[in-house]
Amino acid sequence: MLDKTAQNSSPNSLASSLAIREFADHFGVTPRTIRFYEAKGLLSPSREGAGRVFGRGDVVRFEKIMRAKRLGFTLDEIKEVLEITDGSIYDAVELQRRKKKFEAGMANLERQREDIDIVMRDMSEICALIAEQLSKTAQSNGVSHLADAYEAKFRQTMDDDYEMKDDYKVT
Amino acid sequence: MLDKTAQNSSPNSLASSLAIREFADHFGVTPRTIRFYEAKGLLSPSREGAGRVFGRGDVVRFEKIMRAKRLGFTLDEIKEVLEITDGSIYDAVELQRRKKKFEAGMANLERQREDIDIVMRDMSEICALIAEQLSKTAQSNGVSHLADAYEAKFRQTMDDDYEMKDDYKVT
DNA sequence: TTTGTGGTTGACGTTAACGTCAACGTAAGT
DNA sequence: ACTTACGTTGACGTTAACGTCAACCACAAA
Repeated sequence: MLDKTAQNSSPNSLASSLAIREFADHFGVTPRTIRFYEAKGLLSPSREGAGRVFGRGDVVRFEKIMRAKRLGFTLDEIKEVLEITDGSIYDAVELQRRKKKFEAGMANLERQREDIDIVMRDMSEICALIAEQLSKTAQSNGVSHLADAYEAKFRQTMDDDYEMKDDYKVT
Repeated sequence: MLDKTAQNSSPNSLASSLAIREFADHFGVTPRTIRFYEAKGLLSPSREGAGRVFGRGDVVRFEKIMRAKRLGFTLDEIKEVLEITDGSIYDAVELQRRKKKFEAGMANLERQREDIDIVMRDMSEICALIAEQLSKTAQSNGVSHLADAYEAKFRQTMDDDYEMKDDYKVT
């Protein structure tokens, strides 16, 4: 509805401003989600009468928001970050507080990366076992207990993981 | 309560079996959470009368569960995985279905890793800016708008990111 | 015997992040 | 003038993952 007939100045067929539906579709969410985020103070698109109009800045902003959300940050946490880069925080004490949270958050991301490595390995191994099982089943129709295969293959690994936890005290 | 006085066979002071409180504390969760997970079918500790008794297997299992949870998997998703390695799935069609989900999940983890890289960069940069701002404020008490600094430093980067999205179509 | 201490099972409350629905406005096409 | 498409603001419903609370049992120390 916005800039539909008008030629867009941008070389790529990218509208300079988007209606809520286009904006939402672009990110694979619903308009409801967008309104919700605005109500929360995470977005503040300009208005054209009652309607919302989303520009480049909103797109960039929402990309960051989605990225953080995929990593498990809550909307409130994301808001705290945005408030900083928006420059709405002037209190030094509050800035310190948020910096602490930043550092904690980054430490979490580091751990998360390790978690990903571990889970990826696990999953691909399990995936291989499934494939193996599937081919067997297809050939012989014999149910050769997948759990047993898993056990046999990973019992040692599991024990190793387990023993690495130094004496039950480490979280 | 379990094995409190008895000498443990394990060389490290690790109890071979744990009561629910010890088990929960070890993972930094509440007993309620543990019971909830059992009700969901994710854990099945042995019983001693009415009381739950958690062994090594339960610890290993719950470690995996927590790891997956930290990465954003839902309990139902985790359960689907555990059911496979438990060998409770015999249907080939169902196995195929779950293998698909596995592959999708792994692709997600890959993207998540990229997200982490990006967010980590963003956060450490913002963190540096906060530090800078804090030192300024401490010295001059002059409020030199953090948002401006952020804008100046990253406007170009943001635009680059934005243009990389090939023609608004890529999710 | 009372008083903890630590466990049990319901049952209901809570929070985040939306979904869904109703009632309404508005601008465009026929 | 009517319909269709798209937008708006409430208001209430929903789901996951627990928290909280009540009422109970079992065992050990004082």
